Amino acid sequence: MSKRKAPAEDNINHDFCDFLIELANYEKNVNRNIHKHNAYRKAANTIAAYGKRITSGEEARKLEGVGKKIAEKIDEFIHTGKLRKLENIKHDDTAIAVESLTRVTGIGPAKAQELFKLGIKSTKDLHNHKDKLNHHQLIGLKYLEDFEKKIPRAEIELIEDKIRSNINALDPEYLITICGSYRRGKAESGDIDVLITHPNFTSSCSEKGLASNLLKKVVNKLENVSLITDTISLGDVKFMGVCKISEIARRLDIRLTPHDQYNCATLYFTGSDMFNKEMRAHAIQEGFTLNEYCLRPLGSTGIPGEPLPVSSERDVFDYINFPYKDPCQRN
DNA sequence: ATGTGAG
DNA sequence: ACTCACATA
Repeated sequence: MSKRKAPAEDNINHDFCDFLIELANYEKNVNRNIHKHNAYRKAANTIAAYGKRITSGEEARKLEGVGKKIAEKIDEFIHTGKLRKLENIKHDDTAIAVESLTRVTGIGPAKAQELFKLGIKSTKDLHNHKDKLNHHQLIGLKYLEDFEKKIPRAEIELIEDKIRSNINALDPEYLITICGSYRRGKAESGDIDVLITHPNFTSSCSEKGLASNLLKKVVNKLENVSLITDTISLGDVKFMGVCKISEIARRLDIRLTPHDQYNCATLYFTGSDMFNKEMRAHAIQEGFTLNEYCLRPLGSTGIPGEPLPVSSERDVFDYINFPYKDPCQRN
């Protein structure tokens, strides 16, 4: 924790980076130009890492990834406090349509473009063109408003009880953890992210390509008790779908992870994202590599060794000499 | 196989 | 950044 580069919060050129990121997203989502997208992001990153306040386009121009065009934009922003290009985008037909259509889960920038070309410009229009949507997108449209509502903690507690009792009735050897912001103690969450494992399912099983029906059995059970109302997708290890206990439908994800990788998985899926980044960076400092599956030592060559045995989240903190934080402290 | 999308 | 599930080719 000694030396570290400036995190976003104390980035002195914050405002420049913000508009560059906005332009980057516009290029990716509306113009579908990944190269321009990457160019804007690269510029934003080098500017964020630059220690001093930028006072002219000319000064910015010296930085890697900043060319003539971006330098001009920096000058315009310095002089007028805004960008005409960005203002225009706010009134741009395509941009508005893409923003509306991508509210539907399963519709990304590519599908939004396709729909726009057919004259479908908003989620409202979609109701007349359901034949253009796949199963995932139809569910997204059906529950559009519901999925944008936050889930109160008390409701997730009820859902957790129902999941636990039903899975337990199926087989008491399952382990169950609801991760995400709920586990971090938040008062409300965007969705419900459930991790399960079972002693019969280990990493050697999945390495050998041995499928397991452990997840499908769980999903089946939760459908039978009418907790799960829809399935978006269901594979051997990942379920994405919908559950309902109140009047409001909720996004529910369930993933089955190998028993020996369970603690690394709960650590990873509990987040927050910033906490994960910090922890993985610390792991590297200490000569380890950490991901959602395992913790491995890095040899002098930098090649990861065999996964270390992990029997709790705390083990991971201890190995990499990182002060333990309980889930509520990981925000 | 490749692209899309989600997380 | 990386992986899973899916829908196409």
